[in-house]
Amino acid sequence: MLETKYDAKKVEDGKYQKWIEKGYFNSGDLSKSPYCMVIPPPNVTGKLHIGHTLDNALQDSIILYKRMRGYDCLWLPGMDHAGIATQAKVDARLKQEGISRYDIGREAFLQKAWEWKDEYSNFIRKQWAKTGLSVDYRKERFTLDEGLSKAVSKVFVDYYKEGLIYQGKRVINWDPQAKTALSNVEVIHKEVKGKMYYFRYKVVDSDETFDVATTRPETMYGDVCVVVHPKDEKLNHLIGKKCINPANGDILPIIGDEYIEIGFGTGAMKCTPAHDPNDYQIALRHSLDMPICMNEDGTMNELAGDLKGLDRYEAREKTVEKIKELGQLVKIEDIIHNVGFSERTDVMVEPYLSKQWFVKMKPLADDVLKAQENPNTKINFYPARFEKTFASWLENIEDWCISRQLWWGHRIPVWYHKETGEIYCEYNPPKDIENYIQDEDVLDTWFSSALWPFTTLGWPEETEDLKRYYPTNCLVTGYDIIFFWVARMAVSARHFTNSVPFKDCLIHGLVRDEQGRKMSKTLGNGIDPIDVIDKYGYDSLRLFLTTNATPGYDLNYSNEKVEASWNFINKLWNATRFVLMNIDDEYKYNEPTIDNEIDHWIISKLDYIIDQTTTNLDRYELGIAGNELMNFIWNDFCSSYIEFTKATLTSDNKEEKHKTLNTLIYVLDAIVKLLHPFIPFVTEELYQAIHGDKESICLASWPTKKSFDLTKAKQIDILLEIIKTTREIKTENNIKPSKELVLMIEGFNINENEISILNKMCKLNVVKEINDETIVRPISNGKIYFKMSEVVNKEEELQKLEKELQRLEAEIKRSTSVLANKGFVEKAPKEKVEEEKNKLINYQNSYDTLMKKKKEFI
RNA sequence: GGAGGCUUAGCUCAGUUGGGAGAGCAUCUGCCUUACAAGCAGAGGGUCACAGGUUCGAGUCCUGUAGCCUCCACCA
Repeated sequence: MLETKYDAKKVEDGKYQKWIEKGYFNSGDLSKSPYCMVIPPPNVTGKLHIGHTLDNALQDSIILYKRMRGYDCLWLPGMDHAGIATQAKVDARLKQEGISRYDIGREAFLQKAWEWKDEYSNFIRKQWAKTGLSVDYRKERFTLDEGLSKAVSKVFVDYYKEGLIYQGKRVINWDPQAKTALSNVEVIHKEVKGKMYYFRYKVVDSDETFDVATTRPETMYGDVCVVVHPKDEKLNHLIGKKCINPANGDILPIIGDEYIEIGFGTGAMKCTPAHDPNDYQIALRHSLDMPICMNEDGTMNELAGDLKGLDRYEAREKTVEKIKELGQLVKIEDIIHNVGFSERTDVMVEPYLSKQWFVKMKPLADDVLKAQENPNTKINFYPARFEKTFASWLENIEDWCISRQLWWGHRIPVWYHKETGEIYCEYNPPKDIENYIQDEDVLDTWFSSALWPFTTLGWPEETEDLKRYYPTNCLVTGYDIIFFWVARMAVSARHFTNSVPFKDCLIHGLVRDEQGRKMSKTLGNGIDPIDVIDKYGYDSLRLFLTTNATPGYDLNYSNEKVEASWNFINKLWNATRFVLMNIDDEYKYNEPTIDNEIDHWIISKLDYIIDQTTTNLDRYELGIAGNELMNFIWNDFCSSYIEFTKATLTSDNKEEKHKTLNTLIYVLDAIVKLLHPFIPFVTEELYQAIHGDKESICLASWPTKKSFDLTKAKQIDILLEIIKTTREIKTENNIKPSKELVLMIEGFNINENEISILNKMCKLNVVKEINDETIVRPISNGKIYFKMSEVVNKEEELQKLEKELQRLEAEIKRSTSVLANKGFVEKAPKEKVEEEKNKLINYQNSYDTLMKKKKEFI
């Protein structure tokens, strides 16, 4: 027998281990149709946050549902090596030991990184276990696996040979802390307070001066010229002359270039080709030098003269001071401007000229855009509006800087000949390797993630898994990584597998805190899923997440709502407990025969909810599905049906009682199965409690409809109307619920069982006739009468009658005018017109009934 | 500058193809009724931001306005 309260801890402990041992989540049943998802691989940098919990809960719900629908499901787990992030963590750990990675060298560092990976991947697996992920661990992959690494090399080499990867000197985004290049998407632009410095420049061999503004005076040591617009009438006479760089006294040419906007700022711009992408373009056009004035760590180099070695910010201050002393500081303005920060280290990104590897994205992106135009070759986003986001990024795509100056990652498969410098790019190292040096750099983490859906299935080998499960069916991820990941998967999948990587892509939002703020370390407002699980259990958290998240939108965490989810589970628990405690020794379950109105009623409601849940889950609308399901269970099943059954369950008629139990168990079984994708642990517990002889709900299949004739259920809706009306009357008139009222029914018949139900539900004594003054309440298809003296006094009742008559009059007027509208009668669907006609008849009947009563009173 | 989104009950938010607005929490009233007081029964509370339009009919579709949010790009 179940305990009186739902205890999540007792329910959840040990179940997952059993599921895994039994292999319920293993894929490979060839008799079924395949269904596949790959997990967005978490970084091996730390523990999972509540965003992962949401992402995983959605996926697990979908997979559990599909498994019950009879698919051979492969949910493939794995993790990401997370280049910069992990390397930073390992660096920090080494620092605690008082050493740096340079002290121990590349090989030893990688050894340490692998140790880190083993440690944290175990940690992540433990968290997965706590949240019951129904993944197939036999297929688990890691982005630095041998297989995936080979695939990465192949992709690089193939791209290179096709001319889609090239090496070039460019101004890229440089992270001075991680000391590596970044791609554009790894730069977060933030509005920050800053200063605009205006300096006075002297023209050589002239008394003339002009002003130049900059936000980054420290870059002046890398300036090569000053630029004005050729058509700028105020300044273009300076073109061809020279001026003096106030920071270091260098003589700089003044050139003309149309990049400058006339009238913007001072009209003259300093040009630092190695530290600004636009300046770089100007320098290219004018064949200018591109001197670099900073080191890799953001300190100044020898070009800065005596400022050499200073940090870029210190150098900025010092430079301004120096110019001020020269009397050439015009003014300093406080401004708010956008500055790029490294997504990983949060330090200000430095535009930096360096030699890097790039992927030529344009042709690749065009292939995807073309495929998106065809319904058969496109990725379907849920919600669909993300297709626009996705497409517009691909339309405006720039080349992807893929080389990273790190050690932890896939080493670039390029070797340089020691003497000739000739590039060797092949799947395998050159045979005479002693004559070559391998490129020091590794690839962007996202380069390997971009291949995840097919490399995890064995690509480039033509494996059975790849043939069977690819393209995958669905990918679930947050809108924040559409550019990082989704778009790049689409690109590489299109190019290398000529296919979508996944047919559907379900996008969710961020989990925010209760006030709707983004969770952040600095605010300390993060919700640790483990804390929530310890308090309420995973099922409650998961039910909250899956039924409160609307696709594509952010979700505010709410303790209250997690509690509400717990309450629901407790309700379900107790409903099951109620059913089970009514089972006696002689009872044995049989398929219900359903020969009465009450059973028809609940079965018809169940049929409807099976339909609704199924369609909504197919559309990834877990919230709608879950909420409808919960309402059905709480209201129809618990509040109505279970209460109805109490009449027969407490009677002495064993046969009737057992028949009722059959229906109860039948419905409960369906409910538990429908809920299984939402709350896997407790449904397993209840399923076994209900059946006793069944191995696991993991082997159960999705409920199907009975599809009975539903007209018989109508009677119960009327019964519910009577119950509700009676309760209203009692509450309104301060009559104790336990006091029995006398009721007369006119217009339809009810049977003995229903009479006893009415008595049970709201203490009613149904009689044939009342020989006393009565009040009347119209209900569908009839009227009910209460003995007035027991209920209310005449004056009050008259007032109520008056009010109700007014309301009905208004309704009749409205309904009549709708039906008099030719347009409505002719154009609206027949059912709607019919519905409106019925309404009018009901209103009219009620009106007549009440009017008659009123006359009696007066 | 470009794109997208939001505005619905006191609060947080749902509302699939257009056919008379819902949930959770909060509030008020009454209940230990043989599952559940973390519960039960009832009640109150919304010109669905505003203004137009399409339609027989608009929270839902279109246009505009206001406020807020997000993403992308970015000029020294």
